Amino acid sequence: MKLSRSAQDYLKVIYRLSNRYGRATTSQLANWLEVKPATVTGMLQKMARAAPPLITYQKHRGATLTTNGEKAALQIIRRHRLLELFLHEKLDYTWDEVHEEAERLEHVISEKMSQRIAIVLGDPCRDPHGDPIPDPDLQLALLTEFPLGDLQPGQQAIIRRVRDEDAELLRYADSLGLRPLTRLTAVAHTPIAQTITIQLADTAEPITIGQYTANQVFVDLEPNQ
Amino acid sequence: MKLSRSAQDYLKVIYRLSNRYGRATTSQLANWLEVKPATVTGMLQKMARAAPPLITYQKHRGATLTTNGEKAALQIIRRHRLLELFLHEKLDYTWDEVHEEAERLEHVISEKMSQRIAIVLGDPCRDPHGDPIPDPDLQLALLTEFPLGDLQPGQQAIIRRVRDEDAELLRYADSLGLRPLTRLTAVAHTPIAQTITIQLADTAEPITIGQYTANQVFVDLEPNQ
DNA sequence: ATTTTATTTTAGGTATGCCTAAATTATATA
DNA sequence: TATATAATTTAGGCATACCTAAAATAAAAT
Ligand SMILES: [Mn+2]
Ligand SMILES: [Mn+2]
Ligand SMILES: [Mn+2]
Ligand SMILES: [Mn+2]
Repeated sequence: MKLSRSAQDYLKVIYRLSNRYGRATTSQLANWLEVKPATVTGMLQKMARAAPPLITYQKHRGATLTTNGEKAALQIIRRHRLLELFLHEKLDYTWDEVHEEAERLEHVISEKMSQRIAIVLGDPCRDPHGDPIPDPDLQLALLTEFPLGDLQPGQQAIIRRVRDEDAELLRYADSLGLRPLTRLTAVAHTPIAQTITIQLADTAEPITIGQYTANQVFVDLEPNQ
Repeated sequence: MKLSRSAQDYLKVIYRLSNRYGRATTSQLANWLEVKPATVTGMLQKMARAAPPLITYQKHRGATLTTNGEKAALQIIRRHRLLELFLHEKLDYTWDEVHEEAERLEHVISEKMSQRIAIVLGDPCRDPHGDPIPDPDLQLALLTEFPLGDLQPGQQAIIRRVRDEDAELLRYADSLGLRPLTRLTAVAHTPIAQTITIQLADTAEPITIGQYTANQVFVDLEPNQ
């Protein structure tokens, strides 16, 4: 069951889309993988016909992962996130640089290397953006965080995660101090401007951020002390 | 001038063979690359036709590198050896494990990653087997070492390099203490048995090794003190 | 100088993973 | 419900990098 680089990338995207929407459609996959829909159809057909099948696929209805496919997807996700953290911790990559490099390395490192990386990192639970790293048995911790934008004024929270899909956003968030483990208090919503004002724990002045940013940052509620 | 993984591997082998024999023949390449001669012919034709050409190739006469090809070869060699040392130093790989992993990673890491690795390793000159690492400008230090088997009884030497092509040999050499920077004195040749007896600096008893091993270990003469 | 043998090349094929253009199917709109 | 639009699939190609079998060439042996 050696999977090609392409198949591995398809699995990762199907995993994410089917978690979010129940299944992954041809055009969604084409978008995320940056290939044409016709290419996706061909690959889905092959992955569904593989032995053992990696996905269930119905014409015009999209794909979901089989148990095998999900296991393979989680293994790549584990490698990807371990690599991101490794690059950040050991090779001084910034959090907006790690994804691109990990995206290539994830298909090429051995199981041994993945284990060694986990060891030198001390069996980490989260990558540099706060995304959870599946444990060695590929179990994913349940997450409780929700978008910063849903905080009500007065609520205190701790940042757990920042969406990693947009390197520009990561640089912006970092410049504001919006990083995992940062504590903050919601100050006010301004619906007309679609902004939210927050007070970071270690910062003098409150800052105001737009809705887009607020929805890319995920927090856990902290009890008001 | 983005080179495929295969082309990169061809360049590395052509580099080595043309250094050793002046040129690389089709069947030598087929052996080292573990593909059929017909496949090599096809690839050599393509690499010679590339713009800019990576090799000069004459039917039935084999290939040599162009300046461009040599530069590309040295870049991959640098990456390979940096990776080997990195795996050894930072991820606890033994010297017989590093090659296989580096062989895949060398085609995939970015120039940035290669630079970062060089930095955390302190701009190293040799890989774990003692092979020289081309400097950032791809210059290779001139080597003075010669096979241990050529030592004359009484001569003192320091091990610089052990051939890395045979993982089994590496484990054997390591078990004997034959590693770069080990000091030793030649004790005796036994031509009938095709062996050489040597005394390692840090070891009580002299050891006797066969000719094959002695020719895989390279040393520099040390002045008798 | 032939002839035999070994090496190398050519010719024709396979698998992957991508593409475009055309055909089909599903969905939305009137 | 018919029709327009959007999504998806099929059909036919291309590039890469392999393969085998047959043909051509070079090298070695007589
Ligand atoms: Mn990522
Ligand atoms: Mn990837
Ligand atoms: Mn090596
Ligand atoms: Mn390689």
